[in-house]
Amino acid sequence: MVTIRDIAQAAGVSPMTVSNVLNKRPHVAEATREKVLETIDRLDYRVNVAARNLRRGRTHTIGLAVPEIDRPYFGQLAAAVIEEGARRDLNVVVEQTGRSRESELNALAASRVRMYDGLILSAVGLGSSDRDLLRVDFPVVILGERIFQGPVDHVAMANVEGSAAAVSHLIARGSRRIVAIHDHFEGDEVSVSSLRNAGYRRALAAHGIAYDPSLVVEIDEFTPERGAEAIARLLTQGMRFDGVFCVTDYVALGVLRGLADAGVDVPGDVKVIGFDDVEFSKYVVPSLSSVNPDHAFMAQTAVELLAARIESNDREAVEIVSPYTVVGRESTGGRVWSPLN
Amino acid sequence: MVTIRDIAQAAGVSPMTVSNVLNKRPHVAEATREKVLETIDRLDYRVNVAARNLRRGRTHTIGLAVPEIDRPYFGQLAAAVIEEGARRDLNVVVEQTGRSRESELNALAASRVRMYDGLILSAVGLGSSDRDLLRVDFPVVILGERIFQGPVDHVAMANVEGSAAAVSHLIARGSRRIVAIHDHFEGDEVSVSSLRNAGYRRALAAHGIAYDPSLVVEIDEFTPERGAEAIARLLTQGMRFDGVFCVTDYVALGVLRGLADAGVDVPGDVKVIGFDDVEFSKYVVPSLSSVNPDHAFMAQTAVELLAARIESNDREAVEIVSPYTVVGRESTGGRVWSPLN
DNA sequence: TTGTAAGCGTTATCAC
DNA sequence: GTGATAACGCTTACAA
Repeated sequence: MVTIRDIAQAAGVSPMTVSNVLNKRPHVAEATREKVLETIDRLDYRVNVAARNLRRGRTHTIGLAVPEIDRPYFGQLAAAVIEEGARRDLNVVVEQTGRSRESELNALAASRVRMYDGLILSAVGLGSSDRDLLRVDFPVVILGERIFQGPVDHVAMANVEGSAAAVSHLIARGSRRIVAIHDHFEGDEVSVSSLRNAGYRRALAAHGIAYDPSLVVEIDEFTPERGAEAIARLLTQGMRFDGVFCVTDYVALGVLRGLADAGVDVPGDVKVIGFDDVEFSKYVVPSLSSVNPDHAFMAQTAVELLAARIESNDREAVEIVSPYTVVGRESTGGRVWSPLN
Repeated sequence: MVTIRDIAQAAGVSPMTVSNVLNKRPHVAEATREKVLETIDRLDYRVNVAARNLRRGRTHTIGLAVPEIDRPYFGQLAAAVIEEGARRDLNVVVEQTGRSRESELNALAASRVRMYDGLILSAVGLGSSDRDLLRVDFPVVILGERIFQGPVDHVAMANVEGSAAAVSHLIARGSRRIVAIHDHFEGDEVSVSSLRNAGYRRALAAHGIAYDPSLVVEIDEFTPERGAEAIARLLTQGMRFDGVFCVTDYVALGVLRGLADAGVDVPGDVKVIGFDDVEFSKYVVPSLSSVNPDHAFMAQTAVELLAARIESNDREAVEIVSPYTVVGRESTGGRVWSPLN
């Protein structure tokens, strides 16, 4: 392995001068600089990042912990985080927590042990009762859900407002008996589903529609499969409904499938809206209405907050809520997307 | 920052003993071990990974370079690679190359500079003419396409065979005028599209169907949007066809959309098959037939080869081809998927 | 079973 | 403008 000393020796200078050239520091004579660069090139030298990291006390690497990178929403989020990281010269190590509380805590604990300068944690398993566990002496940004008024920076979605807007959109399009598909949540526990359900209730109330608990369906995983099963179950039970609000687009994909299987026309008989506005939603048939939480904004803000926190830790924790928009498509009777316009 | 020396001092032992405890080495008296562990716990010590990396000459981190992590296929691949890496105590840094040849070469060059023990490169932009550039002195595994008979380990898809099987499947279901949607490729250049087109031609030939170049459509990006546009263009031109073979499922998603927009019945009027068998294909309406290249096998094999290559570099380069299966669904008149069975 | 010494490759400091 | 020295925190080799 070629080291900085080899270069120094071959170029007839000191290691320090080589280092100065490598780090583009001023006060290096042009002739020296060129000689060193030429030698570096000739001997095919590469800096040893481990040594540099040790000396500098920075790894220029951040962790990104998501439940599963192969779910469309987290894929899009990761893409944006990696891109923003690259812009700031930060490598991104992706960890998968499988949406369990334990592995999220684990990611948090391990990241200090590991090589990261900081961690972006897309938490879905952690609840507000875990708030104190976040009081870590390590740069962390929580991403995604408005779960914590914790001691740590937080980029949140407007879950309540976005969901209320989605349900209002259904109501405006004529739905009155609206099914909500969530995962399980306990009364006061703050979670994605509890927040989105709060938005659902708020929209119903605002339009004078009574809340009917039998229309709220629980699934145990945010997958299309569970969405399709939930719909099949409702239809088998003979439940009447004319709208469906799904906790995520991925679940909505299965809901559309389940409705199609049963010969239910969307949006004629039932209107459907999701949350996240992932890429495929624009193309499925019928195209899926959704709430767009501005992934790029969230990713950029998260990386920015983390980078700042890495620089200095003397700032109060902030919470930034991403803007959202409701995107109406065919599944709520919206305009047809066409490849030709 | 608490170091191994602080622990040693506080526990009244030498740094070496602490290190031995940390690395679970034998020949440490139980009493000593416990005293050290207690001190580590009390002072909240964490190993400095940068120092360990420097000393050991290993980072336990590998790079994974994919075009875009938010495309379903690469998301699934990355998920499997990260999972397999975790099993072997390897962190995975994800880089996005945006499918350009330059950034793929760049990932290759940078990985030596960086902190990785090795690199898994999901190459789509590199061609066989770049083969010599892969002759790097660094553990690399190429993943995905059978582009190189190069000097480097390679986990490939059965592109030709898989595509031929897909097209044969269309033919068996009654298609005769089969559109193929690819991206641009030059005569002999080996690329995803050229290989999959070779499979297309092989299947036609095997069934005595003449190859009609006007049925082969080029798109410039593997996105649903381009797929939908391509179909819209064909229909506008009055082109007659009864089958579509798409280079990827993601493109096929747009093709289904384009056909639906034009009121073409799938599979009644036109049958459609994709490649990759990504997660959403099972749920779209109609569900999408595809070629499943066993993502898990590919990811596991790639990590395994890379891990072995990191251990010792004295093995010949191998090429391993992933098994594949054709999955028939509604888009080729196959069985209807239902959430209830 | 435990400790000592040396060094991994880089860079901060300060002297020249 | 350049270089000697020491140190970042850990582990290998060897001595006790």
